[in-house]
Formats: sequence, structure tokens, C-alpha cells
Amino acid sequence: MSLPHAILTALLEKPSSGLELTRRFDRSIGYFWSATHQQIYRELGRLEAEGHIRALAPAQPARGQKKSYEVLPAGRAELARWTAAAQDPKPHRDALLLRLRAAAVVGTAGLQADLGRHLELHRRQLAEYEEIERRDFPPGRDTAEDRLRHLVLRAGIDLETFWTQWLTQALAEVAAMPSE
Amino acid sequence: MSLPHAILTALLEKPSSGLELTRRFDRSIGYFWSATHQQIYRELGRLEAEGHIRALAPAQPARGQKKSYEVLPAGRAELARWTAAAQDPKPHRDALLLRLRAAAVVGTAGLQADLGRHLELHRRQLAEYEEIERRDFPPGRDTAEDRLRHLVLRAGIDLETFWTQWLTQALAEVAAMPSE
DNA sequence: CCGGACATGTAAAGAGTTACATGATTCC
DNA sequence: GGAATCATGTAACTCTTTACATGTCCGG
Repeated sequence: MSLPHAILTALLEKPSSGLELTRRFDRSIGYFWSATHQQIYRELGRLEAEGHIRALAPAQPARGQKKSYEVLPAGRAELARWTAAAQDPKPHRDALLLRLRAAAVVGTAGLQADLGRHLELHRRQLAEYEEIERRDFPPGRDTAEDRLRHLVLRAGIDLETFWTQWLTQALAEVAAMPSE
Repeated sequence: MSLPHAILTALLEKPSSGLELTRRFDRSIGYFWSATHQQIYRELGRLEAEGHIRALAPAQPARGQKKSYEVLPAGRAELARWTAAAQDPKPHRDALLLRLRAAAVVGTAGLQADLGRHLELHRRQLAEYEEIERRDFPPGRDTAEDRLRHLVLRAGIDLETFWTQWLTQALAEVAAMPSE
């Protein structure tokens, strides 16, 4: 149940329309909570019905018309409540690790190419995060908000760093094996 | 679409009944692909209908009767196909990172306790993985299967190590902030 | 006035979660 | 024979994904 809270956070950072939110979920927020435009429109409808957000610019709500939303006090309160509430971590699901375990049983034939592709994807993501860090978090700025957001970005950087290293090692191991 | 392949892998490692699989998904396999017993029974039914697995010990298939399954050649072939096929990584979803980003907007009040709880959970998971490494991967063993499974376990260990370090730093940062 | 980009949605299928139901076995 | 445990399963719900539908606006 995190999607509504992801949307509330995004709207508090900046009131937006559905499509603008979709774009921000393709970068920024989406790096750790992805969502498609269908999910976003549905959830915007629910949040409005619950009184957590409200449409700005009361143009006629026609189909091709842009509709922007802002967060109401009730929405901010709900987000604060959720942020502070205890939540158990969700169990992981990682298809790549599963595939390696499967490969231990059925053989590694054909696996190398996709491992290499994943390595390249993680390298690119890492480069993108590092670019964001250079741009948005130059040494010296020091508000509480900056430190928190930088911490989140550091998690992304460190995780991508881990995956590039792990995949490099995995590729070396798989390359050294008979294809069976 | 990875659950059937997780089950095929588990059944190839060792033919099992639904409940035995459920238990193994609570350790081992479940560390990177979790599943509940309801999912497992539903999927066992599908896999049997598709001819990928078959029930062993042809006792009458009554309700409280144990029913074990083994993988058929078609199931092994499907698993090999899936293992080698190119797959895009699924986008991440991490509620804790989202909460930190939300806290940058609504304040960090109440967050510390749950960060500490998560840190403790990750420490325990790390200790469990390290225990498994000591037990199952003593220096010297060197089959291809061992190396692959060890690689998967190392990913678990390194990820948990990352989270304990990251959470330690996050706690320090949050503790140093005014609660707003 | 038409094609493409912008913008908001609907429908249906798939995957995962939660709650509950039912029968068999074993131990007291 | 009653309670606890083992074992398999159903049902309902939520969340996510994929494909499609519809309307607006703007440039040429």
C-alpha cells in the first residue's frame, strides 16, 4: 500500500497533473517506486475521492484536458502517519538470482549473454545516479531535506555499485564453466 | 512469471510435497523468491496440468493425503529455456527509501524507531546467511554447482551488509535532525 | 483538415496476499 | 474420542501489467 503515499510525496514536492506525475515516476521517484500512468490515474481518482488531494485549475474535467492536483491537509497528515508507522520489509524477489540457482541444476548454457546485458544496464543506471549526485548534491549544501534525499540517492548508487561488481564476478565464474 | 520456475528448480533439487516446498520457500529458495503455500498449491496444479511435473506415490489424491511431485523432462526443458532467455530486470520497489523521501517533506518524527527495527532485522538475516556460508560452503569444495549457489548466497550476504551499513548511517542522520 | 504529440482514461488478465475450509494422523 | 498438528485446498481481494480507447491541441 505504498503507491498512494508515493503520489502524495510527489505532489507535495510539486503539484502536478497525471502525465507530469507519470514522467516523474520514470525518473526520480520511480527509481525506488515505479508506477505506470494507468496506476497513477486510478490512484489519483481514489485519493481525490478520499479527500486527500484536490484538483487545481477547475477547468471542465474533460477527457483530453490537463488536470493538476495538490495535496490537502488530510493527505499530508496521512502521509506523515504512514511515514512514521512501523512496517515490515517485504520479502525480496530477484529473478536473476533465481536463474542462477536454476542454472546450478539445468546448466549455464545461454546465460552469459543476458548476464552481460544486465551488467551493462546496471552500469548505465549507476552512471545516471552519479550524474544526479554531481548535479543535485554538490559539497556544501546542508539542509535536512538535502541530507535525507542524498541518503536515498546514495542507497541507489551503492546498490548499483554492488550489482555491477557482483555481475562482473558472476560472468567470470560462468565463463569459466563448461556449458554442460 | 517466475514462480513456476522457482518451483521447478526446487523440485529438481529434491522431489517434494506442497508443504515441504512451502517450508523450503521459508528458507533457502525463499530468500530471493518468496511464496505462500496457497501460491504453491495453485502453481503445482497448473504445472501438473501442463505436463511439467507429475505426482509421485500414486496414493489416492484425497484432501489430507500427502502428495509428492517430481519434474518431468518437459518441465526441465522449460526451466532450461527460461534460464537462458533474456529478461529485463523488474523495476525496484523499496518502501523504506520511499518513506525517507516522504520524511524529507513531512518530517522525520517517529521514523527512528522503525529504522532501528529494520537494522536489527537485516543484522539477523546477515548472521543467518553467514551461518549458512560457514555450514554449506567451507573452503575447498569446488564443483560448478557449488560455485553458482555460493555466488547467489554471496549476493544475499553483500546486500544485507549494504543495508546494515546504510541503515546505520541513516539512523545517525535522522537522530541528528530536529524532529520538526 | 490531418497527423502527431499530449492527456486521460477503461478493460481484462496475471500475480500476490489474506482469510477461511476440510480432511487425515497422532498423541494423550 | 478430543485436541493438536499435518496437509491440501478455495475464495475473495488487492495490486500490477498490458492492451486498448478516446478526446484535445498544434503545426503544417
